[in-house]
Amino acid sequence: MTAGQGTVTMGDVARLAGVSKMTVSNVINNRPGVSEPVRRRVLEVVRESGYRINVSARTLRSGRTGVLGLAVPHVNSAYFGLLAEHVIEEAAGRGFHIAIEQTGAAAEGEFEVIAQSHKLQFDGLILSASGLDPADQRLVGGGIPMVMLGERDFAASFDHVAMPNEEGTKAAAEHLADRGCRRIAIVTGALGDGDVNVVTRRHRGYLAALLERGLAAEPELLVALDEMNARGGRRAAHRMVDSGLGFDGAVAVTDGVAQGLLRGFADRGVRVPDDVRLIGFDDVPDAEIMVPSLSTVSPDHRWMAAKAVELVTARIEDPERPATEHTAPFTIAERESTR
Amino acid sequence: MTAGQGTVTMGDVARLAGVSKMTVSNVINNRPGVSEPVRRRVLEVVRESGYRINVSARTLRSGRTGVLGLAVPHVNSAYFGLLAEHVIEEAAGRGFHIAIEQTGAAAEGEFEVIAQSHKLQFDGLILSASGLDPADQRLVGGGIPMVMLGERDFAASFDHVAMPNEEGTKAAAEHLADRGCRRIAIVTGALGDGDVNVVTRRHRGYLAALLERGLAAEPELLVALDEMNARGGRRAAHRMVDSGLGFDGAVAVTDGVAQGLLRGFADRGVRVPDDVRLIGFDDVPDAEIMVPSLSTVSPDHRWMAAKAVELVTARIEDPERPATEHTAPFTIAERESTR
DNA sequence: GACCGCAGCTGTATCGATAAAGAAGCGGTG
DNA sequence: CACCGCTTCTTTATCGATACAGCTGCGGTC
Repeated sequence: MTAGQGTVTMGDVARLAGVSKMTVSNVINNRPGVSEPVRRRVLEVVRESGYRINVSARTLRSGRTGVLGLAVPHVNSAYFGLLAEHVIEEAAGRGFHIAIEQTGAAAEGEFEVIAQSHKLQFDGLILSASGLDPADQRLVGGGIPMVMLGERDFAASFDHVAMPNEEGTKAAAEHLADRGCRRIAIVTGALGDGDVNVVTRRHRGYLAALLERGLAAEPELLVALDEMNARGGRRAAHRMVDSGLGFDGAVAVTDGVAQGLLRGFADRGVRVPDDVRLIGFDDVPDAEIMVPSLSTVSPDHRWMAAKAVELVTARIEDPERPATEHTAPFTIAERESTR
Repeated sequence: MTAGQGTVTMGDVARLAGVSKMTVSNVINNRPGVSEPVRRRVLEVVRESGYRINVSARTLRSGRTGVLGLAVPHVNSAYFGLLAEHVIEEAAGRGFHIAIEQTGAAAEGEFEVIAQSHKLQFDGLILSASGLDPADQRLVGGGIPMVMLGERDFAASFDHVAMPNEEGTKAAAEHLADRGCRRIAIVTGALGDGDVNVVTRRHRGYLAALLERGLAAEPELLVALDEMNARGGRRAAHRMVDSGLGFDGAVAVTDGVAQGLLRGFADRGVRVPDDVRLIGFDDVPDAEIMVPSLSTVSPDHRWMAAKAVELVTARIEDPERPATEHTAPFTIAERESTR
């Protein structure tokens, strides 16, 4: 059978098996009230005829698709690739399919996905928000079960799985201090960036660590990125070295940025960890492979994925349940860059 | 309006606007034959009522969803992330949405996606196949417009956008020879791997280059990976050094493997490019950022994405058109690892 | 023997949109 | 004035599956 015409419908199966459509439906969906001989006969015909259920029709009637949307800033990013892989697995365990969408890390893109998620027939949406303003009215209009992933400050209105932004960065900076660093820089997005929440939270954790270790938080040690990725990190490293900024440790806001810093330091002959110790955030798979391998804050990605999927499915079941917030556990992965 | 009950249908809009459903449908779909005042009135009501079209109903009637599936081995992979980003853009330009699926780089996963693509309502499928046997009968049953991406040997039966596997690797090996390398290793998957076609094709290109440059193809210079990724590459590098294999250049089957080799050489104190020159294949974004930056075969990813999308859409329009095959253009990106 | 309960199956309306054919209004024409 | 062609809008019949009420046959009960 080729494509096109030859679509076998449930009615055809019913006719061929000598039963009603409803009986076929009951067999297909494993519902009780069908005798064994009839069930067998129907399944036989289904196989022979090559019948495949029409999902549009089913969805039109039942209202469920079994597809969850996962909206990430960029599919082309180690961190989100990793996350996606875990979410796909977790969702499969609960009988859901994941469709990945890209928002472009902009509030506009995120609203677009929310608005389109009904068009794409999602039963629920896991949104790895970055540009979103939690107060934006457009968030309310969605009317689709939704979980925020990796951001904070949505607690009141949405289910939310947060990264340990503050705690993680605090531990990272303390880790550097424990290795003997005294002038620790933080390389992060500028405020007003798309990733305001992540940026400010992580900065706050850094400050808390300095305070606790009795180190001064000098303003020039806050290095602002022009672009929050490896390219931006590389340029930042050049500026840090060229401007004569004295520092013996650096906390990077993400592993991607840290990778850029490594590259930028290499460009200028600054050795890691001999001259400068460096720590990142995320623990992407590459961190282990980089030269030198990258110490980093390692949130439990699987835990986050599992929690997110658990929360959406729970909300699909009961749209009225109160929103909850959860922060992922983390460890510090110590590697060559801080040894 | 919250979730749940308050679903506004096209009929409601029609009633509120004092026109028929069909007129609303015509307005929604920008079809001609609606006067300006009526059009405005309908759009007004659509806005006020918060009406959103029910895609299942539309799909049930029209048979089109506007969604293309993109099936890749792993979403958690720099190369496929990059590819996906381009495909998403190209598809958007033609009014299609992309849903990304993961096959797990196994033939089973790939069939699963093909089989499920009707369930997920894809109008067409772009399949980045790796484990698939082109002769497998199950391929025929799909009945969905499909394009193979990155593999070869499907010419007869499917539209196909190929990587310049043979040509690219040949150029890569020649590039090393031109830089003075005399004992060039190739690090690649074992035959019988999931990626047989890629592996054999790239190996063939390597052999052709050696032949052309009058270099001997010694068997021990073929290094087989136990895993075709960075981890496997790292282990391979260790073996290459520890076993006393003499070599002054290496062609890696992918950039991911090359990254692992870089790491593995660093572990053993082998310097790139001073002691060994290294070249990869794919030109993932990381290649520029690695330390040292990685020379690599750079296929035109945008071109591939554009071609793939063009081919599926063409096949959706005309399922009977003959299958065609296209090979992506490429350049050699020269960076530090071969300088 | 009339009646009940129940498992197993059927008939029909319905989900929300769209395609195709048909009606209504209107200026122009012989 | 009957008729035409055109635009604008309406009507009716689906698309394929599912929910629900209803029908049937049959063993059991008083």
